[in-house]
Amino acid sequence: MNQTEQKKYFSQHLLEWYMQNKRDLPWRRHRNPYYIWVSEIMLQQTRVDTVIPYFNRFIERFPTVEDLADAPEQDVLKCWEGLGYYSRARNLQAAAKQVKELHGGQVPDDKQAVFALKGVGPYTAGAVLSIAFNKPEPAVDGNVMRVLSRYFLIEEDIMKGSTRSYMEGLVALLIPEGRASDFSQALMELGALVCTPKSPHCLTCPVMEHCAARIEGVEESLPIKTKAKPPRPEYRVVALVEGTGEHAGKVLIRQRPQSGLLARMWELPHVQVPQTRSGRLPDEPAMDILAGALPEEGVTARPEGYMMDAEHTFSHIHWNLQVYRYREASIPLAAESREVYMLEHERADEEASVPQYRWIAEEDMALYAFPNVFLKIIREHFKR
DNA sequence: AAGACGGGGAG
DNA sequence: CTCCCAGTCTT
Repeated sequence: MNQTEQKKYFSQHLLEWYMQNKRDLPWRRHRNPYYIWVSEIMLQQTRVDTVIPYFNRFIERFPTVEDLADAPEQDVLKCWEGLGYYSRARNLQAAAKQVKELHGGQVPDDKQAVFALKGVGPYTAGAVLSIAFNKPEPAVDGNVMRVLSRYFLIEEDIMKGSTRSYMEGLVALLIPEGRASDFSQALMELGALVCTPKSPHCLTCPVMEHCAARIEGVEESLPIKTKAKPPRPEYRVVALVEGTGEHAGKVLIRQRPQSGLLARMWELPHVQVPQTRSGRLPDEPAMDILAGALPEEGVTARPEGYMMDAEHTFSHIHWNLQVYRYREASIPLAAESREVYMLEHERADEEASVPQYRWIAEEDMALYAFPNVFLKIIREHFKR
């Protein structure tokens, strides 16, 4: 069998397999470009099973591009809470505004326009164009690179941009005439269900007969991929401040900065502390450092004692959190004067802006988007 | 080209 | 526990 025959065999058998085995997924029930687009953004670095409930809630809350464009950003972040990579949500809404303003609310179907949308790179552009509009554009994600690297025994590092470009050229040759939508999905479906990263299910694979890696017995060692650096540890001391007086029963939260890690999400006040030789900072100095930092949040508070430890791993940082209970000791006048100041000076775009903070009751948690690690701590508090 | 950017699942 | 997953934006 020559190269051309190997390719034809692959496309035909893969497509037949897909038509028999495709999963019933919420975004596959209609060919709505907005649904396809939202699902593809959510599916970046995220498994299908995780995405499904988020997708359903998101579409229920923002049924159209225009609903998304017009929503408060905090509502969008709240819908994304727990999904991670929150710039995806912020970029998706920014892109919805682009689609509303520039394209009358219709997701564009030409390459330049789709690629120009915020948060849409080569993969997502290809996915939207092929899946939603049946255009013969390659959509090369990790699944596709794994499948192709095995079937064609490609030993280039898939972390290199040049490898992805090569794969795009290959996929373009494989797309059957008029079947771009099904073929794009078939390729990724095979990677997700059969040609899995570890112990691939070769015996049920529709193209195993001519899979070069299986024939050579090297399917488990492909694709070739450079390993990521381990996350660097950071130690942080966190305050769970319980309010008194008019804030009785409430907890102090603050909003993160406009950009960077977890941008514009809400969290408990905390400070980074130097790593000691033993790792953990002892409780007394930890509580004191934090008590000294809290006045900058506009409150004075008395330390009450240790509450819990928590850990959270990002792709590049590992947070070790020591959480302490505090009790509000005075009315935060600084807070009110700061709000007046903010109102008087329309300084929304000032970079060194003072963090927003707020007292919230348990039921107010529905109004603010928190990273999972703080959600866990705050729920633990209100459970008490 | 390299680093920033979350969170969950499998073994 | 450890290992694995891997798109886009920024620098």
